[in-house]
Order: sequence, then structure tokens, then C-alpha cells
Amino acid sequence: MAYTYDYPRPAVTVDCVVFGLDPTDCLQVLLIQRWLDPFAGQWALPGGFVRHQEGLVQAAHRELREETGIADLFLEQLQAYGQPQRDPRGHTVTVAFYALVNLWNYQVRAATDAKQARWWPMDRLPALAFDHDVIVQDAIATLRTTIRHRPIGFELLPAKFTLTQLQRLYETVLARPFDKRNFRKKLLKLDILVALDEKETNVAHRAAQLYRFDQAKYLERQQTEFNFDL
Amino acid sequence: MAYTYDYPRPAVTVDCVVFGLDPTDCLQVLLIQRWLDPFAGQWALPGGFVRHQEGLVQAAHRELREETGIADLFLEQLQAYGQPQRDPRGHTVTVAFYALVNLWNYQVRAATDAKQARWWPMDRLPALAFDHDVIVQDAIATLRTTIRHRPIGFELLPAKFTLTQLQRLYETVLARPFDKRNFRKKLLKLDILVALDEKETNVAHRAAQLYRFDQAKYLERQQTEFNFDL
DNA sequence: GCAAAAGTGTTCCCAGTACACCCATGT
DNA sequence: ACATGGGTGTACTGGGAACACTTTTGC
Repeated sequence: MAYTYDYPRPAVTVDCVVFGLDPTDCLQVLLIQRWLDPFAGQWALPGGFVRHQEGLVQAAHRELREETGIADLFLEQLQAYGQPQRDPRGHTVTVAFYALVNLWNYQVRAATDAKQARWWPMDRLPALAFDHDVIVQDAIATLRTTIRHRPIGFELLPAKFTLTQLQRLYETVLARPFDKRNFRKKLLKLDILVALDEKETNVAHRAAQLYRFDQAKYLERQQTEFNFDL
Repeated sequence: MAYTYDYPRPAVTVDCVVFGLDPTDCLQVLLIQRWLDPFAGQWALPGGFVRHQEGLVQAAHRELREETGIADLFLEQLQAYGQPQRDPRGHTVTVAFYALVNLWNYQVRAATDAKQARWWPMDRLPALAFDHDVIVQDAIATLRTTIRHRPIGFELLPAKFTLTQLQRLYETVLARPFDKRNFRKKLLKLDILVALDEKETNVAHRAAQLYRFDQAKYLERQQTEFNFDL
């Protein structure tokens, strides 16, 4: 089968920078090991060619499902990369996405996947294929700005979480410490968290209050010129 | 001539949302009228197909030069749009850019261009071809956030400008009033503007001090955790 | 001299920051 | 009883917001 066009066309791919928060509070990126040339054996972002009549977001979700088994995750476009030399096979434009997953659900799955997918700590990534190192750096920068302005951090945590978990998440992503009292004051005043009738269990210290993020409340506040801004 | 591939490929285009500031302080968008189907006769964003081995930014600049005569302008990627139905001719992915020009230079040029390019006031755009209305709305949203965090507003003004012009620019883009004294205080304290040895001339009122934006100073400040944030 | 915009300082308030101790739970 | 993290309040400070009059220029 062949497909013919009047003018040359670049290939179009999608690539995903998937972030997950380790139980030890280290931000991880999901990579897959390439089988085929170019860059056989090297690590790369999960992704692949956009199919005929397939949307970009749809393609990103499909590739993630196929290559890592992950479905139903937060996924948003980063930007397109189109330097003509970025792929040695020929002119290829890739649309990069960044995604956030709750590692409490997916931790085992990806590690044992047949396609050799693995989580790597953000600050100790291996050499990456193509221009994927640039894409990862851009994704980290975007994650850092976005997490300060929109409540996407919750995507990295389980549905029920403690304020300390949330604080550590912000400290990890932004690589800077927060004052415990000020952090709690700020977040509770935003009035987008709901205290559950539940506490931590089986911890060797005072059990912490569990909270959940209230999307509906956030959307209300959203209207009335309110800003998240951590 | 024909080009053949093993798998179908979407076409790849670029589209540019070019903003200019009218002398009457109205934000304008540059549109071109289409000659050919689909959407013949309708207004659309300047743009077109990415050529073989051509970078995305390069393609955007080329199309702008060809279709509107504008060169050397601020241009940054917005995002890619790839809904399969967005182009009736077939699966087409477009990478959208937004651009800023100083209308004091380009005002006449675009209006008299052979390809029927025209500036339209942002709030009274005609119906647009493809999904270009969505792209324009996204570009406006991005412009509004970006102009508050990075000093890109100066791209819309002549090299020498008054503080009142700058204030009106922000008021126009953000569609909200600023207090004159507070605005000046804030901007001058940032220390990225340089007062010139020059004043306005031929105005029927007290002549205003002219300033220019000092890119070098901005880059210095940039390092030392300083934020623009208007 | 009048119309039109330039230019300039002070007060108030809120939000961010810094900071230290007691409490609950499991071992 | 002890180790571990959970949970809480206050004082200070700096930046944003509100606000009105004098100055300069061309006509």
C-alpha cells in the first residue's frame, strides 16, 4: 500500500512527557526503550505516528495506551517541534504533550510492561533519542509555571491526600521549600479543598486529615477573577 | 510530480495571528481574503503549507512575507491544531503562531497589498475560514497572559514611546483600566525603560517624555528572580 | 486664557513571610 | 516514654490600590 500526494509532506508524530510522583517524593518521567533504528536501544518519549483521520490528542492517548498501558490521564499539549533535522529518517513534525499520572495507580503496570517502559527520576534521565531532551526540559518548565497557576497538581496525587503530601508535591516540582503554616493557610483559604471524614491510618505518628480537590468549587471561583498563584 | 509514502500523512500548515496596535488604540488582527476553495472569498489567517525540509518558524515567516509583505516581526508558537475535520480538503495539522507588529511601520503596506490583506479590529472580526476563529480566540488569550508576564508589549509600539502610549496599550489588550500614577510607578521601578533626551513634538498639550525599552537591562533582571507581572 | 494631556506623593490595606510549640499515634 | 510528623497563631513588612492637583504646550 502506498499513499501519494502532489507535494512532499513531513511525517507527523506525537510525543508524551508523562510525569509521575514517586512515593519518595521524586518527580519521575516515563520513558520507553526503542527497539528499532534510529536510536535503537536508546530511551525516548512514548509516542508515534498520527494515523489517518486521527486527532492529535487522540493519537497521544492511543500511543500511551499501546506503549505503556496508561489510560485516562491528564494530558495537555505542550507545543509542536519541527526542525527539519530532528529526525534522521526525514522531515518529521512532532506535537508534544505533557501528562500527569497518579503513580499510586500505575506504578506496577508500567514497570512490568512488555515494551520496556520505565520511570526515571527527572534529574537523572538517560541520554534521549531525537530532540527529546529539549522536549522534556520544555515540559518541566511548562509544568512548573502551570502548576502555580492552575490546580493540576492534584492529578499527581491519589484522590484522597493530606496537606503534607500536597506541600511536598509543590516542593518537589518547584524545587523550593514552602513554610508549612503559610502553605496550609493559603490553600485552605482558596476554598477548593474539602476535608473528608477520614484520616490517615497505620502511621507511626498523629494521623493526618485527608482532603480531596473540589473541581466544582474551583470552577465557581474561576469565574470571579480569582487566581490560584502559589 | 508526486510524492509517495508507505503510510498516509496529514498535510502540515502554519497559520499566523498577527496583532497590530492601531493609532486609535484598537487592537487589530491581520487577515487575508482567500481566492480559492475551500472558503473562497472568506477571510482567513495568513499561512500555508510547510515546505520540504522547512522549519515551522521559518515557514511562518515565509508565508507572512509572501502574503502580507511583513518581515522581521516578533513571532512565537501558539500550539498545533489537528482535528481531522478542520480542513475539508483532508486531514491537515496546522501549527499556529501569534505575532506582534508595530503598525507605525506596516500600516500602509498591508492595506494596499495585492493579495488583499487587511487589518480588522479584534472585536469585530468577520466570519473566518476553517477553525481560524478558535485559533484567534486562543491567540488573544495567550497574548493577554503573556503580555502580563513578559515584556512583549513593546513589540506593538514604535521604538520611542511615551508612558501614556504604553499604558493605553495594556488597557487595550487587557480590556481594563490602569491607574496612571500606579502604572508609571510600577513600570519605572522595574528599571527596564530608558528615558531618552527627547520629547513628543507637535502635540497640543504638554510634550511627553519619550522612553525606549532596554532589552539588556531586562535580561539582567530576568536572572535575579524578578517578575514583570502587570 | 483655555483646552488637553503630562506629571507627581501619600495613605491604606491586604497578602506574603517569618517563626516555635503542643498534640496524637504507633512502637 | 519516646520518636515522628500533624496541626496551629501572631507580628511584621512590602506592594497594590485608591485618589487630585499643578505644569506645559499649542491654539
